[in-house]
Amino acid sequence: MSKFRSDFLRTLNERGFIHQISDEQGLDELFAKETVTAYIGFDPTAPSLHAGGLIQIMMLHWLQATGHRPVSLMGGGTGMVGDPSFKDEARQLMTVDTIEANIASIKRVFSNYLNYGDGNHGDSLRGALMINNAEWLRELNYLEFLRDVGRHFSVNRMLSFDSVKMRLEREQSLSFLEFNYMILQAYDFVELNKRYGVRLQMGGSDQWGNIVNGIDLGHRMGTPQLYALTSPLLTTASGAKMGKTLGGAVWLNADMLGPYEFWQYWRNTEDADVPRFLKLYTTLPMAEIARLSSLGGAEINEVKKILATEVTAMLHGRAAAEAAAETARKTFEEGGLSADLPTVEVPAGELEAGIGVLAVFAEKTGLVASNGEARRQIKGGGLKVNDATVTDEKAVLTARDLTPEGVVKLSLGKKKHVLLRPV
RNA sequence: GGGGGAGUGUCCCGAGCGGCAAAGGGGGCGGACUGUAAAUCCGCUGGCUAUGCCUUCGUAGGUUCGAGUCCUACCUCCCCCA
Repeated sequence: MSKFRSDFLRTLNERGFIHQISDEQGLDELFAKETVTAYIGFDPTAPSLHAGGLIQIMMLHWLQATGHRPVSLMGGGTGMVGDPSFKDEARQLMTVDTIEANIASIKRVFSNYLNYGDGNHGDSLRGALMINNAEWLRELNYLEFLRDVGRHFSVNRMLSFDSVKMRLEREQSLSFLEFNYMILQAYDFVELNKRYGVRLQMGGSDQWGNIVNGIDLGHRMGTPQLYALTSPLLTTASGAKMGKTLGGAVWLNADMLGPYEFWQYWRNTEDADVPRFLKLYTTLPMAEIARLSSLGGAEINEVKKILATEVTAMLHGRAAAEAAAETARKTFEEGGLSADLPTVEVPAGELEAGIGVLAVFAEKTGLVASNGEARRQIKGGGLKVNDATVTDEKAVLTARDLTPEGVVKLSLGKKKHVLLRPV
């Protein structure tokens, strides 16, 4: 029933990664015939990618798993400009230092999903590549670039793209700097083809315009036929943007979001999203996913745990994933406490002297943003100490509140728990 | 260069006759119901050493007992004319 011959496209298709392809047949044939090098660009706007970017990483993963060569392109050059696509205002400009630091930090995640072969620049056809477009973009000569590349672009046409229309229609300014972003991205595609034989660029559906621009530029500059493949825009079943929850973004870097919290994010998936997420974010065989997806009712909770553990295992390793699952089991199913919950340390003397509840929740653990917020949560019955609801905002915690394990368990709502440990 | 319009609670949108901690949404957080789900209902959604004090409506001044609201200059953006 699959319309694709190549392993790669068939896999992507059945797992729901495909939103749009520029030339389905041509690309399918290419994949069936030879080892293809394809890339996805990542902008270094933060020190870590978040869950929203995971789908792109998974596409690269499958690319390699089906025998092709993935390239992750870091936007060290384009990051200096900022992609205006579908944004309603300009981003803050980042300094070169910030960009470089972000790239260094983002890079750490990729090796969990891709095999880079021998060196950091594994040039074997099997090894994934990590490339920074600053390599060629930063040394461009403006006039030469305008004459060689700029002449191929029609402003009339660029203005017609949906990605910039929103800006224009909302009467927000679109600076010339940002307007150039799509030209640089198009140029990247062509440059990657020349340097590494890249034939395909993938990305989120919001990147379609930018990618197609690269294909056009390739035509004009004499590259072989290039291709575009985009993934659907990620929202949860109830329409929320992917990758944000429980107070903040779902970062992939462990130093920004621990495995336990990452696991929790997936555990809390909405019922309606479970089958889709299993296909997109795990590497479980399709038959197994079909079986899991047929479960309903209470059983779906077990499936969610499998989902959470699988996704976490890919990112943080199997051991960390299972530890997270175990921590969750103890915390939620036994109502007990696990030493692996996120922990905050306080000097033992301070606890001896007594710490006000407000200070504990707001300043020590940061579970709530301010004393005022803590007060409100107490009124609403949202704060707990050792599973007992806090009713008095003047209450003081002392060494007597320590559990037999030598900690104090602090909770906000039913899901967020932090341990306070004297040292 | 000339003329007209806009900037509001630092998540977003958005009302706001000179008495305003500032309507209403969305989002977020908490509670109830559940299955750590969704839907629904309820509460909260500037800070603090708290019956009071402080900081907020593009920026800086001014008028006034009192300014988001009036005046001046500046900044940013949009539209029309050149």
